[in-house]
Amino acid sequence: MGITTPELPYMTASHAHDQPVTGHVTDSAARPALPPVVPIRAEAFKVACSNCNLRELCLPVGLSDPDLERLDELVAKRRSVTRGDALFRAGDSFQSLYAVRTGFFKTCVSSEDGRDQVTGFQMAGELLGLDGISHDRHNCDAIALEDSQVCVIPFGQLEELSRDFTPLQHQFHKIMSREIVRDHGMMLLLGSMRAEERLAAFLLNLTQRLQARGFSASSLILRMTREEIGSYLGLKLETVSRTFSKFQDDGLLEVKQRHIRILDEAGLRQLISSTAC
Amino acid sequence: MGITTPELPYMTASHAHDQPVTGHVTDSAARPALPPVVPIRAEAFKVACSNCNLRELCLPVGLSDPDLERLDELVAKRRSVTRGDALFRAGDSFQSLYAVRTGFFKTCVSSEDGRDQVTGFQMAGELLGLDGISHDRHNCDAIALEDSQVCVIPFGQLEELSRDFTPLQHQFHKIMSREIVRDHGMMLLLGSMRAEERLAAFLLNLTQRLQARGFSASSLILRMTREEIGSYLGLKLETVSRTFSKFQDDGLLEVKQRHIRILDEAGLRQLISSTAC
DNA sequence: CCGGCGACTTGACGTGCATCAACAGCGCTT
DNA sequence: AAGCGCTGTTGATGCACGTCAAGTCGCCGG
Repeated sequence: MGITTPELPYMTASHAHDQPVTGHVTDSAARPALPPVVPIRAEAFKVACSNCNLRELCLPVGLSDPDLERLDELVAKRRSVTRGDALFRAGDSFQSLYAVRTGFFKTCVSSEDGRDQVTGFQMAGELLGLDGISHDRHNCDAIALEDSQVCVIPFGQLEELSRDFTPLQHQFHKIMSREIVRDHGMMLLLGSMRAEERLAAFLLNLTQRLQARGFSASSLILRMTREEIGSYLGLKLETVSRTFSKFQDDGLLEVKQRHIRILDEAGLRQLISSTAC
Repeated sequence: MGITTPELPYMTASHAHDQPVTGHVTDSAARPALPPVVPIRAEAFKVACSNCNLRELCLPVGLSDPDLERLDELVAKRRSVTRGDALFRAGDSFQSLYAVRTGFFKTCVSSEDGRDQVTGFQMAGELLGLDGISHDRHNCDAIALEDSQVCVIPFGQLEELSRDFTPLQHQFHKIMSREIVRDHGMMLLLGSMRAEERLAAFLLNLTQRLQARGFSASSLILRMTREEIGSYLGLKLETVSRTFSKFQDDGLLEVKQRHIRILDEAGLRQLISSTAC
């Protein structure tokens, strides 16, 4: 049993490779009070992992300060993506991984017959593009849900650097593995949970990741529509909406459009573990 | 669009890293006629990738013959697992990856509240244990569904060797990425397909992998129970059973317990792509 | 050969979620 | 400020799949 964490695999998986939703133009009013990530003026700093305030959450996790400087040669470029635009699309040639610096993304795969599925939401510090390695082409779309900025990590160079830089190599392998673990958690969720359980797990996962970035654990702003949440959770948007309403009626949440306040976290957690039936 | 293959991501994902179900003791009668993997007497050969007949499907994919010999130093041990036993369990300390040599496995994750979910079925040539890298502990159970044999790949040594052996490094990254792509395909399946579509996709995926190992494309023996299929596909065993019966009534399959013959592959394929509604 | 057990099948019934549809709220544009 | 479109809410209805239950088949051990 050892490692099995006290949470669902689904939640366990993500707490380490996630990042903050930046307070952004669209609704900066609701920014939480905690003093986490200091707001960064766009190009104020040199592009460098060694002085990035996301280094505890991103690729550099676990690297010592001197080691860190070796990473700086790798991450030479940033790229801005405006809300609604794609960072990459399925079929694009794969050259680089991307680390979210600010903003928020969704990734989605689609089948030829037009079905599509949101496979994840990424916030600051999280890596995008891992699925592209397998066939040298991206396999999903990465769409910015708010104006965002990413660090460009040329994959060839990452492989090269990680060849003579063991801690980086190991860290990178862990990140890929973590994504696999996360995906298995999602399969568990999609394969065996009911709507309420799915939404509860989703919310707890989100707040946990936000909290790791210094935001409030109880109040958040959803960056995505009900439909995107539904796609992610294998539900229809009406069901997502109804379930939000039910949670509100039950006193678990306060829901005002995309503003969510968690009133009873323990209640949500209980919803997941006690299969109720 | 470029890369999007003509198949569902779900199926696309797996055709490259899969391997043959060995004709094994339990029901050797039904072994297909094609001359694929020559039956290997257990310890007849030196343990070595360079003369392994799975090298086209396993870790060594794409390595040249001389390169291959470098792998031999890595894979020093084999391990046998009898049907029903675990190769590893969630919580076990993670030391090695395993490549299936003969036999058939399932992997399953479980949550504290007792739910569990089959996350994959692995046949010869496929790697087990990738999820263990993230936390130095295995995150799922790997159970042999028939008497099996695996090659033990000490992970520390794999990382070491891949440091000064670029093609291996790259190949390993591709394998991990492929697993991620496969998982995203499963999320699509679990999130948006109906029972018939799920089962059709499952069968097509299985036969494709078997075919890559030299087995018949139209006739197969299931190594797992209806319940395990159901868990994998997010369905109850009764639904799996009913759907098999329906496919038989519709002339798509011939089903005799675990013996399946595919009568109309195109029909199955069509079932998946034409959302019917 | 018989009894027992696990895997599978099939039917009857219930329900969780999808579907269809109407409408309200908010933000954008003009 | 008016008008439009997108997002979200809520109700009525239907269906796919789950649940419960009975029964069959094949396998194993005695």
